[in-house]
Amino acid sequence: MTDSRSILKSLKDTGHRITQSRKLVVEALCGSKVPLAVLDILAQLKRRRSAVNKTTVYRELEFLNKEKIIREIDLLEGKKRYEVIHSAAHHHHAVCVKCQMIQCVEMENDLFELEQRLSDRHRFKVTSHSLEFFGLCKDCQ
Amino acid sequence: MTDSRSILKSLKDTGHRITQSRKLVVEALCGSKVPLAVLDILAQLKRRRSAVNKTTVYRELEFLNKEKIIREIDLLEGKKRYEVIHSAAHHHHAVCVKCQMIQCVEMENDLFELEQRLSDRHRFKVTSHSLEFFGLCKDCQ
DNA sequence: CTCCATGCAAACACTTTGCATCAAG
DNA sequence: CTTGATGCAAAGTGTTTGCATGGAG
Repeated sequence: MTDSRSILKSLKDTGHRITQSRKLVVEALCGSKVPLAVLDILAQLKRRRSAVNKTTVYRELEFLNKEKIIREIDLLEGKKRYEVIHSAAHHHHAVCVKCQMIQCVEMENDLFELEQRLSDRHRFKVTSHSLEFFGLCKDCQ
Repeated sequence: MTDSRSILKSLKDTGHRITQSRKLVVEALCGSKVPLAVLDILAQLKRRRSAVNKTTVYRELEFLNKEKIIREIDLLEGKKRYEVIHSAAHHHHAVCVKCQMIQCVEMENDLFELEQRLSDRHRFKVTSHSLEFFGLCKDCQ
């Protein structure tokens, strides 16, 4: 639950327009505990009676991703999800293969060691990674 | 480069038919160092003048995935890739965001510790994970 | 007033489904 | 023979593009 106002302010400060659609999409993403897909965002805005066009949502997500406000998450569903990058804790996701529940998992040390090894052995400079877990949540076991 | 014959034999032993298409798809997957997408497989078979229908390839991959012969890889491309699960080394992939090169990366200890933590803290039973690295390969840096 | 942002429709890419036919064992 | 595998066409889903219009600053 990152504060949407601070995000909008920083966008304004870097010379970007704050349109109604931009505001709504950012608020939707900030208000969610789990990564949202395009259709999730569209449905949520529709429910709030502030519909935004599908194309606009796609373009907005592309913009926010480029600005490093959000990042792309792929949970092997055949569609992309997005979540706000909150400066605090870097985290990953655990997806229940039975009930589809998505749980965020914070991790401290994380993959630093593995990435270091990649750099040493293969001269590959890692800029990002994706790590998702699949299995059974406590209710579905 | 797993041996396609041993895979086909084990499929036969478990009562599955060895059709021409099945043989060709398994061979294509076994012959590749990187995970293949459906279109890669189709193109390769076409080049070898042994075309198989697109639908058949999709269905065959679904089958092989269910049989745990191959597994699904998602490199954030908007399509799925598949690779043979070879019993030896569990590995991940490093994708160059500039030249799209895909490199396999073997990892020993791997994520055992992280998965253990997930189980302890969240009672989540991990059955699989996906871990991919994105960045710049040694030629593109 | 000037651009960037928006909506709509159409195009695209990837994947799935229904159904009649085929072929492995 | 019998049942699972195949091909084709059509439909489904998620995403992108072209173009004319609209609105933020």
